[in-house]
Amino acid sequence: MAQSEAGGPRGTIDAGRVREAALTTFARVGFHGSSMGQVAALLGVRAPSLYNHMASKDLLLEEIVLATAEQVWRDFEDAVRTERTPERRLWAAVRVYALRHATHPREAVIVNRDARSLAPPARDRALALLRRHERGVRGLIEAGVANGRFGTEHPALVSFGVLEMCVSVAKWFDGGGDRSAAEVAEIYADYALRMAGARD
Amino acid sequence: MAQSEAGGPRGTIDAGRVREAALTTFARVGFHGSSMGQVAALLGVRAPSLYNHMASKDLLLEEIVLATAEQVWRDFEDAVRTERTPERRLWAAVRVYALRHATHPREAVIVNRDARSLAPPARDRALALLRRHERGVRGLIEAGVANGRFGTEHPALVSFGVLEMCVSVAKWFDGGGDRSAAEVAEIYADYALRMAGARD
DNA sequence: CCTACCGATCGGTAGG
DNA sequence: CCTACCGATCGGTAGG
Repeated sequence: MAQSEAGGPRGTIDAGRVREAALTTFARVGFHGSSMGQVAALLGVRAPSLYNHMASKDLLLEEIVLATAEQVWRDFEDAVRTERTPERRLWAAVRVYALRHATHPREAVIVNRDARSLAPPARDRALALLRRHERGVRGLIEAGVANGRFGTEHPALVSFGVLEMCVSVAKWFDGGGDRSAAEVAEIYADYALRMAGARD
Repeated sequence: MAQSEAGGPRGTIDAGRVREAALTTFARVGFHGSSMGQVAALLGVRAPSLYNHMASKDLLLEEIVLATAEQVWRDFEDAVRTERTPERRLWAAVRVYALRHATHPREAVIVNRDARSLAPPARDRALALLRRHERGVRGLIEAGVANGRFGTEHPALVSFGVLEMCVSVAKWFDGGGDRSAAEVAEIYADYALRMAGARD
């Protein structure tokens, strides 16, 4: 057929590959700017064929955003559980958050831009998870202030600024560059401590 | 023309009010997620009426994004011109950038989310201005490293992180809160110096 | 300012 | 997997 040339690899299509193509398309032009035809084109098929592997465009976004938001929260819990002081916990929490933006940039861009486009139940759950994450980070900063290790007078400004700083990684980090994702993540974790006014 | 007199229940509609309504709508649900009907509804009219005051939805976005990007660059130039050292210039440049995000949050959100949706000529110009701004900020950091005032080994990571940190202000700053836009902007300018490794 | 309407495009279904 | 097609919605125009 004449249309099998446009897309990517011709292998078997399944839910995972549809999700993969949606990640790329949604990240590039946004959820509302993407058509299912564009997603299908990445796989070398026509739009209706996608519906053998997924329920709806809305549900595709929902799965991407919720899975990502849940992973962000789990990463945070792991970082806090692994470390013992507010200072080390903040460093670990920011490191893992920045790292995720380097290793999963499409998911990060989509959550940031399109989470509010979800239908209310999923939207509420996603925003609650992200809010919980922000409050968790802020709580670590407040704990560090309480025990005298952090000097900041503005824990909320620090946490908002730190988290958004990590978002930048998803926009410019290139795995092929000369710095690894792990190195970038540690550098940004260091910045978080400086912003919190960590005393040496 | 002939219709601008009648004492209707609503004020007169002009290009400025259309732009104002578009700013609110685009910022809330994104350019591709907004319909001209939603913009019109904010003004209490029907969608076709808007076209007496504007050319197209695309041009509306173009004007918003280009005007904002140009102002960002002018603010930067003014900050650099006013100050004499890399350290003071960086502080002033970040302060004014953060301030703009506090005072013009809708424009900032739209530029961040939808600049890439512009048609190529306008898109190229907008992205060039923003890239120029980022390179300007990075240049100040490099200048401070060169004269020994900044200790960072990663000027690009600092500039990307600092600029994105300022973007956070557009998302949470509330003029009615207890901190003024100017105070928030100065706090974030301080963080920029810390991230750059300013020596005291 | 409005209603009526245009062509285009969208998400999704039917049926093979 | 495809083509054919559905109803809905969109940006924008015509005409008053």
